[in-house]
Order: sequence, then structure tokens, then C-alpha cells
Amino acid sequence: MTSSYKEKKVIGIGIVHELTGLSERKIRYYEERELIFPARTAKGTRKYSFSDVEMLMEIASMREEGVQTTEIKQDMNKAQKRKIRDHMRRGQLNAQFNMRK
Amino acid sequence: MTSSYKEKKVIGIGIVHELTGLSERKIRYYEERELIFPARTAKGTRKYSFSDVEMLMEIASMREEGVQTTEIKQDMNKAQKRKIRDHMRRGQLNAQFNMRK
DNA sequence: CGTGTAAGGAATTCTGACACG
DNA sequence: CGTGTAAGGAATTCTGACACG
Repeated sequence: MTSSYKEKKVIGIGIVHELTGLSERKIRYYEERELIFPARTAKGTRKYSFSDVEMLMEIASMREEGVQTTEIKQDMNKAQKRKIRDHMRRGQLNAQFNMRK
Repeated sequence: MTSSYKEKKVIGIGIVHELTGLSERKIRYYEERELIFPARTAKGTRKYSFSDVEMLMEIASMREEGVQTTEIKQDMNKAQKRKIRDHMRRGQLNAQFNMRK
């Protein structure tokens, strides 16, 4: 059930700029590099979630350390795989648990 | 600590319209009647929180039942007082608890 | 590669008002 | 009282491009 406020794409780019301190140019560029995935309204304006905002802040600090967008993307993929692996392991444990009762 | 995503004023009126189904006219009118209190950006555009969105949905259903905005506001005040009363009672209990240990 | 900027258009939002009831 | 709408202006956002490096 991933329908929390944190994931809802409702924030305009102007507010994201205020929240993160990043220029709109940068925000759009990180999307182009596929580091974030805003939604679009019917007429094409971008909408971000609080999750996206947090990701942007992480991107910002990595960029400050000189990390390139490509590397950031690789890190994201690793983190994602770790998450899936953990998720599956938990599923297995639950399966075992259910077998026993 | 009321700094959760739910309270952050980051949503434009267009999205609030999509989320609630209310016309922008209605949304602005309920503000005029002091039922909701959006923030304003530096240049004057309204920003709402998820909390405001929820309140709007409650307002919407009360209006459908024919409840007038004035009455809705009174209900809000009652709910608010109840909240404060409960909050204080809890504070008292905590105080007593702390006395004993 | 990452980011700034000027350009022109399209979409958004704002206010005050008139309308109806 | 509650809500729609047309009006005109101001602010927002979008894309594609040129610039620098």
C-alpha cells in the first residue's frame, strides 16, 4: 500500500526549487538523467512528491562531492536491488513461518 | 513536532481541485469564510497542505448535506476545543505520573 | 558533463465584479 | 448565501537552443 502523502505527486517545480534550493534547470536535468521521475498533469506541468524532493536533496549532496549523475544512478540501482532482495527475503521468512503454523 | 508532510503547504489550487473535485471558486470561497487557511508564496499564489485537502473534503460532504459554512465553522471550533481539552488532560495525567516517580 | 540564460508560447492563478437566487 | 463566469493582468512552466568548459 504505497499511497501515503510522501509518494503523491502534487508539488510544482517552483516549490521544489524552494524546498531544495536547486535551480529549475538542475531539477529538470536530473530528470533527463533519469534520477527522478516526476508525474505530468494533463497539460504537461511536472509534479513531484516529497519522496522526489528527498531524492533531490541526496542528489544535491552527492553532486557537491563531485559524484557524476551516472554514478548516482548506479548507486540508486544498487540501493533498489538491495531493497528488493530484502523484500524477498522477508517474504521467504513469512512463507516459512506460515508453513509451521 | 508538527512538521510532517501532511501539514506542509506545497500544493497549488489546480491540484487541490483535482484531488477534491471542488471548483477553484469554491476552494477560494471556503478560505474567505475562514474554513481553510492556505499559505501564500512570495508572489501571492495559494499553497495548500494535505491536511487542507482533507478538510476540504469534509467541508464538501457537509455542504452536500446542506450545512452552511457558518455552521461548519462552529463545528470546527468545537472540534478544536475538544482537541485542546484532551491535550490538556493528557498533560495533567503526565504531570501526575511524573510526580509519582 | 553540468548548468546558466534569453526566447516565445502556453497554461495557471489572482482579484474584483456582475449574476442568480 | 453559495457559486458560476467573463476580464485582464501577473506569474509559472515548458521546450529547444546556444554558451562555456
